[in-house]
Amino acid sequence: MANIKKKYKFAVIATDVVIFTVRDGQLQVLLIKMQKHPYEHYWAAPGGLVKPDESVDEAAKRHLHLKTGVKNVYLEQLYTFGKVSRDPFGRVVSVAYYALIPSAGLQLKTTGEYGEVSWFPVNRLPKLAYDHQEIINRAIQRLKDRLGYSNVVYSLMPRDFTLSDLQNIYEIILNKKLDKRNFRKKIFSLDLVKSIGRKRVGEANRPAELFVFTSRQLQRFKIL
Amino acid sequence: MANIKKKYKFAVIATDVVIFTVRDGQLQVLLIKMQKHPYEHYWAAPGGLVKPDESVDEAAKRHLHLKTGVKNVYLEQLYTFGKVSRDPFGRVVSVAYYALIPSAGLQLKTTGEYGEVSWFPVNRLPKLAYDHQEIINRAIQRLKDRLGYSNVVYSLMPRDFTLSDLQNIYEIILNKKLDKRNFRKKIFSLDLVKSIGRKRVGEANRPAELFVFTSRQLQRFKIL
DNA sequence: TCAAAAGTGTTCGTGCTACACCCATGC
DNA sequence: GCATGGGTGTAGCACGAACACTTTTGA
Repeated sequence: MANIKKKYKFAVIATDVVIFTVRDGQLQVLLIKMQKHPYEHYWAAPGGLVKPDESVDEAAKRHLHLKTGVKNVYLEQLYTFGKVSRDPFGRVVSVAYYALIPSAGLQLKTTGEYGEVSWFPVNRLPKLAYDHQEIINRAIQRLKDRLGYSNVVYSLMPRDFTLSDLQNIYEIILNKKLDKRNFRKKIFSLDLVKSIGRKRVGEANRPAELFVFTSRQLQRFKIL
Repeated sequence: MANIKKKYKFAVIATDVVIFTVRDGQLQVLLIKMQKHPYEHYWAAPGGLVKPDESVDEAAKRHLHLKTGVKNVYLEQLYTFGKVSRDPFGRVVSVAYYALIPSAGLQLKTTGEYGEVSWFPVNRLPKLAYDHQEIINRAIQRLKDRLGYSNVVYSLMPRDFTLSDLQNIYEIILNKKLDKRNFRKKIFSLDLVKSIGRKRVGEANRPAELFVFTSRQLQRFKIL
C-alpha cells in the first residue's frame, strides 16, 4: 500500500456513479462485484480514474454508459470524497455522481471483463467497498431532497404513466404514504403533466388515464 | 502548456476557497492577485494543490488559514470543477469550497510571498483567472440558498448583535428589503437568538437590544 | 357481484404578507 | 425639539393537511 501511494506525486482523480432505478416497488442501486484484495466479495458503485483528456463529467458518463448501456439520462454531481485513506490502492479522490434511470426495458452489461453486476434494493445493500456506503447514503439523501424541490422524477418514469404510477415512485423513494387527492391537486396545479387522452386498459379495475410530462428539462420548485 | 500537461499521468487535485464576508454594507470576496502568465493582472480565489498526505477538506482549511489567519469558521464544499482545459498549466481538477467569516477585527495576510490580497464586493469583481467567475457565481447562489434554509448566518455575525444587524446581513446578501416586523417574528418563533439583557448605547437613536445565537451549530429549517 | 384501483371537493388551521405609529436616545 | 433608527400587532389570504365515497373495469 505504502509503495503504491508513492506512484503518484499528487492525489489523482476518480469518479464513482451511484445509479438508481425503481424496480419491483423498491429503490435500487447498481453495484459491481469487486475482485481485488482487500475487497473481494465486496460490492461497489461503478467508477474509475478520470482520463487526462476527458472532463470529470465525461468520465462519469462513460462509466455510466459502460455498465448500463444508457445515455442521456439524468446525471448530477453529488459530492467529492477526499479523505487520505479512502482507497487502499493509493491517494485517490473521488468525485461522486448519481444517475436516475427508468427501469423499463433495462438491460445490464453483466457479461465481459468486469465481473458481476447487479441491482440491490437500497435497504438491503451488501458489504460495500471503500467509502461507498457513505457515498450511497448521501446520494439517497440528495435524491429525496430533489424529489421535493424539482421535477427530476421524470427521469425515473417511462414516457407515459398514470398518476398512481407517479405517486408510487414518490412513496417508494420517500418511504412514506402520500394523500392521493392532495398529490393530484399539486401535480395538476404545477402543470407538471398532461393527459394523452388514452387509458391503460386490461387490468382488473377501472382504467387509469395516461399522462406524459409537459417538460423533461430539470425545473425547480417546491412539490412536497 | 502541452509539455506541462505531460508531467501528470492523471488529473491532479487542487482546491479553491471562496471566502465571503460582509463589510461596508456589501457582500465581499477575498481575492489574490495572480503573477504568472497568462493571468498576470487577473485575480483569483485562494487555492492550490492538495498534498498527498492531507484530505481535500484539510487542504481547503489550510489555504483559508494561510490567507486570512482564521480557523474554525464555516467552510462547506461547494462543487468540483473538472473541465479538461480549465487550467492552462495542466490537467487540474478543483474542488471548490466557500467560507464565511465575520468582518469584525479581520486582518489579512497581505504581506509575504503571495502577492497582493484584497476584498472585492461581489458586484464589482475584477477580471478573474481560470473559471473562478463561475465558481464564485455558484458560491453566491449556494450562500443565498443556505440563508433561506439554515442558520448559517451566525458565521457572518459577531458574538452579539442587534436584530437590525442581522436583518441587514440578510438584505445585503439576498439583495432585497425584508419586512422588519415579519423578520423579527420569524427569528423569534424559531428561537434562533436570545437576548443578553444589554443594549447597544452611544448612538443617536433609541438603543437596540443585543442578542446572541442560541446555537452556533449548523441547523436546517426554512427561514425565508 | 365482487375485488381492486381510479377518480373527485371541502373544511380547517397554519403561516406568510402587508401595513403605520410610538419610543428612546444624541445632538 | 428634531432626526434617527428601535420596537410593536392585526387582518386577510394562500396553501397544506385531513378526510370518504362513487366509478369503472376484469374475473
